[in-house]
Amino acid sequence: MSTDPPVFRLFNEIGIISQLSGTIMARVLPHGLSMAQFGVLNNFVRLGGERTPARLATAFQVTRGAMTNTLARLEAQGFIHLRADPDDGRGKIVTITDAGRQAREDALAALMGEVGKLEGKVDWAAFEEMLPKLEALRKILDEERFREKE
Amino acid sequence: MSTDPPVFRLFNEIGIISQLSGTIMARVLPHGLSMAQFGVLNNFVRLGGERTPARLATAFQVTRGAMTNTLARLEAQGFIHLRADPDDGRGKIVTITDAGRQAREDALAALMGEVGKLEGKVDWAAFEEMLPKLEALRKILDEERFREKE
DNA sequence: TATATATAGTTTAATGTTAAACCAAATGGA
DNA sequence: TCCATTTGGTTTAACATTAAACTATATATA
Repeated sequence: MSTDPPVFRLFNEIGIISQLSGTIMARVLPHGLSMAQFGVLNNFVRLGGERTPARLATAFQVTRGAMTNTLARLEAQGFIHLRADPDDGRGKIVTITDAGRQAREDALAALMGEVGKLEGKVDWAAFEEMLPKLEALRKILDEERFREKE
Repeated sequence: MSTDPPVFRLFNEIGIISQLSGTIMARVLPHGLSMAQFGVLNNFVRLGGERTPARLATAFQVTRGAMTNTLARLEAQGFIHLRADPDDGRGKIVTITDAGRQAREDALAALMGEVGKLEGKVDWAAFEEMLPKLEALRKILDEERFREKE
């Protein structure tokens, strides 16, 4: 790998880290939650209020189809509630349920515990410094994704 | 997102970047190649020689099942060749074909072109500096993945 | 107002991945 | 030597994701 151009190595490392962190996290999550599902619940608890599926899809930068899938699973588990938007015949409104709040709390504790195991092994401060750069890259890629279409 | 603990924000950004870069790259790859498939071909061209599926799975840090899948697709397209290992009745030996080399070359050009579009927008030098930290994190997560099992 | 365009959400097909069960062959220890 | 364990590879089921087609509703413009 080491002789690849740095750009490729960057995307390669990021891809593997994403994959590994995802499977490690998914393994400790309770209630059969996936990271995608936890993300939605967490978003509701932290920011409060109600959201449309479309807004959630934009926030998480996934397709609406993917969000339909995630929300359907969350609803089947009773963690969110979906109702028609009275002001827009096309739309729906998503709210978190009490069971959803509890599931999120349990999940957060499990994730914290898992991250705790890495304490002392990982230089988190260094990664915290990287965050702004990563956020900038993410935004550029997001624009690029749509720019491609035209 | 911004009030999440930095660790979560880090994994969140990395996950989204991985997803976005993957779909952007996949869109420009010729011959219907996926990034997983390109990775394997690229590895052969850069390092030369032969490999077993098990070694490839370890190198890319995916399960053997995932590698079986990737190799089956590459073989169906004629980009690699699989034969039995004469020294190990369980094993197989993978080699790249001329068509595979050509596909890798075309793919590399396409990827370079795509990356070129980001030139001036992304501070690649900053990311190059991050590489060692990301590699270290990846290694720790990889160990963690197996440590969990016991 | 009527029509064209944009948006919300769902569905389907395809891909890549994990986990786990499985078979076959190699290895190591009693 | 024999048996238990490990390893290589495949298969299956489950999941998350994209792209694209589709329905229904909203919005904008001529």
